[in-house]
Amino acid sequence: MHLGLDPLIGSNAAPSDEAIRPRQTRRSLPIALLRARESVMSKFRPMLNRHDLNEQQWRVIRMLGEHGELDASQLAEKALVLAPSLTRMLKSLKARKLIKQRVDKDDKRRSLISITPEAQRVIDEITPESAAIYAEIEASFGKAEIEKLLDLLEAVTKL
Amino acid sequence: MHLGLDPLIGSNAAPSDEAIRPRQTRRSLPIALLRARESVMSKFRPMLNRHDLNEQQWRVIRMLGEHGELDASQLAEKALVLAPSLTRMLKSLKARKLIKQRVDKDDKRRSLISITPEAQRVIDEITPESAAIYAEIEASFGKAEIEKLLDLLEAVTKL
DNA sequence: ATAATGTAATTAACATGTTAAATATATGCT
DNA sequence: AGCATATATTTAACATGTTAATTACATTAT
Repeated sequence: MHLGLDPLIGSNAAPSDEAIRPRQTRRSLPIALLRARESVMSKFRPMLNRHDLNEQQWRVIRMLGEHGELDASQLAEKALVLAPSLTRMLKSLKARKLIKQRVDKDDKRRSLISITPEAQRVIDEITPESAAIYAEIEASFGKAEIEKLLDLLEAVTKL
Repeated sequence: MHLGLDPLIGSNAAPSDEAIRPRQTRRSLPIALLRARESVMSKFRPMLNRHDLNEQQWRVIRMLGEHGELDASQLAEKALVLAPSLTRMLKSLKARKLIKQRVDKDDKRRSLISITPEAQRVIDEITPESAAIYAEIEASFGKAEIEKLLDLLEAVTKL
């Protein structure tokens, strides 16, 4: 890679004028985060797909398993899904009998969502498979390195 | 956070049975990557939107600016966009006269894509604004920390 | 009490993400 | 040459991402 075949960056910029050039992609934080995420998720996606779940559906179900009944806003925030996406997803998850939805008695605007026993069974199936994949990653990357990375990611998130 | 109000994880799991529980989301690498990315991008998105570009369009234009003319496969890989998405995006970017597309003379299956002078002007406008945002992030997070993070992300990507 | 304002969820419209299938062109084999 | 196979791109179908508007319910102020 970078065998000297790259054209000059921008056909008009002077070679020494570094300030006006975009950061080289290799060291761009947003792109590095995207690449890393794609790389990691490619190890989990096939397993989730075998259970007929996409990433987003797994996040939603998992958060409900972890936190119990949540209203739509809390769930969207925790599962990192936007509210309009969640609305659509809940419709299909409900049709598959993986979640239940009821109106909050004390505030009828709120929709309270929880998982069904079927979804809990799916969680119980996926959890050890997921843990195995995670263990492989830890084994090849190093547990300490992953901890460092998680700490840095958490810090960046709080920026 | 975590004020002890969380329900037990899974209504059926024994409290001491750690192995069968999903990794707590806070320390899940895929989710941490997603959160971090969302946090970082929220600082860039409004600026890009002011230039009538979404993230993906900016990645495509930027890669073409950085590497010069590319065929669709190379561009998709570098911009982290799937081929079918790229096809659609190119149609609209072409309509906006931000890119040009021609057939490779030596392999008529290949589509060669490059930016127009207009797109180069957009790049030249965005670049300093992007650099300013990046500088703010570096200032508050620490340049050395970002370098460490980039190194770890690069390593995870190669797993 | 009622009108104004605020909030939670949904709907709408268009964009990209994802997988599978179709199309067009190249390449390899006999 | 002609056929089988491989590759690059596009199309199709359905999912989620994104922003703005809408709907229904709550809260506040008068």
